[in-house]
Amino acid sequence: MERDLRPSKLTLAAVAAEVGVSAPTVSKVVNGREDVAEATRARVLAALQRTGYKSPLQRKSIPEHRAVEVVFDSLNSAYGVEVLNGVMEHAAVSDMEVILSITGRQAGSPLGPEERAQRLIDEGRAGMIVVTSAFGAAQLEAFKRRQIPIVVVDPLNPPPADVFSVGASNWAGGKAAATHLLELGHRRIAYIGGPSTAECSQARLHGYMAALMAEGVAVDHEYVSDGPFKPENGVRAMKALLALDNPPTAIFAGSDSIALGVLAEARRQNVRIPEEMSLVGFDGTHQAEESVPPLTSVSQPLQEMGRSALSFILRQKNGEEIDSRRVELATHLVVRESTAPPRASNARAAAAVED
Amino acid sequence: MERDLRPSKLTLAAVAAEVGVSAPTVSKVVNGREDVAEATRARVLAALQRTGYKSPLQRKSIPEHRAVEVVFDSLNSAYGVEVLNGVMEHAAVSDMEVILSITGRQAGSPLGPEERAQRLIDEGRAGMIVVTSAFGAAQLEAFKRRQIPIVVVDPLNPPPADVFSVGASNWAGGKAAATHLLELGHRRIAYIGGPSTAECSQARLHGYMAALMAEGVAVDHEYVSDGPFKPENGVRAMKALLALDNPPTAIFAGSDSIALGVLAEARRQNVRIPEEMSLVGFDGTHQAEESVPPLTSVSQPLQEMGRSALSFILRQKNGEEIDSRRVELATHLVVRESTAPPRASNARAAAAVED
DNA sequence: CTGAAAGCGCTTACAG
DNA sequence: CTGAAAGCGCTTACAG
Repeated sequence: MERDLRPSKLTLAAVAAEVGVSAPTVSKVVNGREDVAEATRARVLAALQRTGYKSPLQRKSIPEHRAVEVVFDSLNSAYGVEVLNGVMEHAAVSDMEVILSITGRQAGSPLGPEERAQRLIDEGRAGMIVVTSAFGAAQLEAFKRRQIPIVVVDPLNPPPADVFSVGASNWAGGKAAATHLLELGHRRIAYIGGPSTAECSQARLHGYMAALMAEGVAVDHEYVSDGPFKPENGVRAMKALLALDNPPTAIFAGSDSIALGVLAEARRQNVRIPEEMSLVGFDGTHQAEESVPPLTSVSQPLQEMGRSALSFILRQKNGEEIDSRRVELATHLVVRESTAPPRASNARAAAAVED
Repeated sequence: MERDLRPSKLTLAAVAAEVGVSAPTVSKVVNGREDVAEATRARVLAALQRTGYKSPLQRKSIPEHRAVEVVFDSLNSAYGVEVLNGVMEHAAVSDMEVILSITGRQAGSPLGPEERAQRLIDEGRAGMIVVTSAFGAAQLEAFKRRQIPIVVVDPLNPPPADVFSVGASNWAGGKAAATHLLELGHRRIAYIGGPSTAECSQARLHGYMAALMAEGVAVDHEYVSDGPFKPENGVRAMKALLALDNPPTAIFAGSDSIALGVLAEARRQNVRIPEEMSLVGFDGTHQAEESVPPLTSVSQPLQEMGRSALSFILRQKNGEEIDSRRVELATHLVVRESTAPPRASNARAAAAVED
């Protein structure tokens, strides 16, 4: 009796035969087990993809990848809400549902990487958008092994090279902010950064430094500090800057919420903005627009970043060839009312320029 | 060898043993085959029910009713984000998932009431939390007919009597705000309300009026206006109030975002807050805390409202007897830096009068 | 209508 | 890291 070489039934064993491995090996790959050589895993994954094999569960399960999960550290930052808005907008267009998840808020037993990844599969998610630094390499690895499309938005720590990510041109933004202040005539410009370990904060700092250096302005280390992306950090840094013998005439804050802290401390010390101190923020959230005075800020296309993240997921899911694993969207400076030329009569500023 | 009568693994075979039939017979019942005697089927069904047997597929597929849908008009208000935070918190505790939905953003064909309700059932949602006024009686009716638990949060329009709702003590909050201003010595107190049709805004207005009347202060109609819960409304009203022959010395704004508009216009016209004008907001969002100056505001327990809404859903789902269809949580006044006694010689008001 | 027997497809445990 | 063998839980085919 002739053996049918192209099995009509697409079983796990059939895939195994096709690849030339045993059924258990394919089973391991399908279930994301770790004890499979990378080369073997790759060949099996290719065959699974090519044949379109679905486990009995996948064949029967109802939810057909119509939902993405979005994970945030918290929803207390305007930043996160804007990104979420972008995701929601694209979800509406592409008829997807959005499941919201906040890290550190899991019930009783916090899920480990493997469980979390497995749950995502079991519940038929199309993928996951990560807007948190709480996901380490182990977590990302578990997703990758199970072929769950995943996109990291503006990662605080650089993600593994093969993980998709969406960000903004932080370096160019930092440069634009400092250039704006230089063009207004400022020379003593401080930078209040976010966490020194955060890629985005580093890039902003270096953009700022590049602008100063291009103008031949030395970077004064007393003018540069870092800390969390929070108002308290702005308050702290502003206090320190105002206590200097030769305080700056302008401040570039690494985020709008840091800038808000600067604003509050300026008011407490009766330093008028922009008359006595210019201030530029970063992010371009609504907060910047609505503050008093409205904040000049480097706007990140946060909604666009959210949209791109979901679009990335959808393209991965559809098996599209994706040339670049990183999308970097443009930032642009929005000039509002918190920046002005340094006062001519600002004796200390004048002295500094004349040096 | 003794047979274990209480099998540790709840397999189909175990159920078969319990009933005293073979595994194939139970299999047939589970799969709805016809070739089973009615009496046998009944006994098997009873055992399935009693033991709670689930097929491997059922065990793995999405646990039914593990997700609630939350619907917002938009995510652009701090108000909505706070409520969402509360929902998320309770969801984590009760191991539910949250599906986020923004009205007016549905794909191509906007769903009608019936389709929307049916879809919710088809996708196995536990219920829906509505934080939008976009759901009319028809929509609520469609949900009710299908017995989908639904809760309306702080409805702008009073919902049908039999719909569950969660709100805050708006009247008491309005009274507290006005009383605070009266106690500081103000007598000319304006109210800038939200939409006149909104229940919550009306309640705040009447609380304000009650406080004034209790002190024997007449309500000046020139001092009362309404509009949307947006900064623009605050700007508009503030302009009008400052143009009066006898402007107020204090303003009670119907929401923090209205108050933010007042603040911006005050700054533009060089009216210092609180020195020349006291200002009280409503909502107690982060915006109020972070504004310059920090805003005295009537705080609503927005997170608590979110938590309560989900709790309501869960109780309905569990078939609990619920005595009250309305939960009203307490508001409380948080005094910050935007209120102060009126100046003994209110120079500016005097000047305005003298013009 | 019932169930012993065979079978199916996947997974597990473990020897190499 | 791999896969032969055993096992698991369910289903199918069919004799009675």
